[in-house]
Amino acid sequence: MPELNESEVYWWRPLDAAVATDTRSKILFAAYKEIHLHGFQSASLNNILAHTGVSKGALYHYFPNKTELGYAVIEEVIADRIFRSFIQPLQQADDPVQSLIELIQQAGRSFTLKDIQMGCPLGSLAQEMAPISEGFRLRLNKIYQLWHGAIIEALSRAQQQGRLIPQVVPEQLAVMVVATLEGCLSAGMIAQDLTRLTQCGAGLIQYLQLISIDKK
Amino acid sequence: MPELNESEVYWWRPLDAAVATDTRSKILFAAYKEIHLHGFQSASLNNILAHTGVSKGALYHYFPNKTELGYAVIEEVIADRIFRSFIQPLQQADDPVQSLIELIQQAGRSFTLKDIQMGCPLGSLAQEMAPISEGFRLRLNKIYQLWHGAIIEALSRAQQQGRLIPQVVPEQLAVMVVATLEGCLSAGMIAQDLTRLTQCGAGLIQYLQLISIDKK
DNA sequence: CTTGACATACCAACCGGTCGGTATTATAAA
DNA sequence: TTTATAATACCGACCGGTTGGTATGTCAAG
Repeated sequence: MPELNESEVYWWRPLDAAVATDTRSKILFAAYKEIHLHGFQSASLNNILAHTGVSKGALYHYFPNKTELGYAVIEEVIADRIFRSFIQPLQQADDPVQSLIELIQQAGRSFTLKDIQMGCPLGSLAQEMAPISEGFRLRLNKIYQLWHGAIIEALSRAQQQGRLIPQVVPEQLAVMVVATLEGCLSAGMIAQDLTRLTQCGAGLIQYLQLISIDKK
Repeated sequence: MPELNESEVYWWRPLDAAVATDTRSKILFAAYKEIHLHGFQSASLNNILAHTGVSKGALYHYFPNKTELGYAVIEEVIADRIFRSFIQPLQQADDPVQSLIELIQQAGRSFTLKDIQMGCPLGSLAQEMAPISEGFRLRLNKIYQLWHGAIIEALSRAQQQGRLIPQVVPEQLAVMVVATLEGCLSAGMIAQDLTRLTQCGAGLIQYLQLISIDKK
């Protein structure tokens, strides 16, 4: 399956990947890339090793086995990305719904074709591993719960401020927003077309605007 | 990764699986199950063989290689399921939006915990293979385009009938509906909780009702 | 006597994981 | 300050098992 060249396509701000100098971090980020590209089950430890120049002994010095390496990727790399990109911005907002809309818009604008080519690291790993491994499912679910919680809190706040129609149930909408967001990214990835992504996002934004109340 | 017992969890009406008597069909359905459970890359041909009792020679008699077997699963099994479950019902409807809502509601009701444990066969395969194989991506995208087309047509019809507010753009909403639907199923799967699925579905239905016009 | 429908035996490549060994650094007693 | 001890951080050859794929053989139907 060598249709994709593994060159530096890589996505969504290099983040700490460049900063990572110690061996453990190097392994962790290489593992994150490999898992995101091939999925966990098909991720090859030898590939990770080859990309980092680290030896197998080093890998097994820091991680007892492949599964634990996968757990570490979830808890240390993926969780951090979701938190920084989608949770933290919501907590600081004073107009929650508007900033939720802007968050979606900004995501839609900043994405390039290459960015969406590989889909959401959280979503694809969840799709693959949740059905076959409780250990993975539990750890991935924890991230989703955090994400949902942040949106629920934001929507409730908006409702209290009178910026959101009272018929909306925050718990309900929050789950739907996350689901749609991931679905949109997935749709853009499959079509390999940014307009599909923005189309999808526009649909969600229209909904949010429909249920929000302009205060001015 | 032997956390899930592979016994007859299997999902969404056995469909033709029981009817399949000829060797090629047996291989095809076993491959579908194996791929849905482990993904394409980690799907083991030996596993498929073991489950069917078919020999390796037979498999390679009907399919030139693993990739072509995967293509056949998409085009013959998955496409058929999506068409029968989500496209055909929409084409025959005379109140398109209402029947779309009912389709979602009925899906939400008929699903059991076991059904959602494994997620959507189309979505998870797309997540895995679209980024790394054009052959897979193109074939999966074709199914999505068919699905989108059916919803677009239904929404346009509804708009002509005056049952849908004119502000909504059918192309936009169609992509979003599919994305949300898959996102909901995924959310339910990760939480392993049906209420998460119905929560998510309720959010979508609320939106659809908000933009539809009651004719009576 | 050919052809399609299998069955069996086998292959190299790769898999995750283990092992014995080593170079470097931290700790602490003399 | 020197020196013995011990823990840490690797290294890379090797293991049994599995992978997708192939080459050859059988055998009934036409």
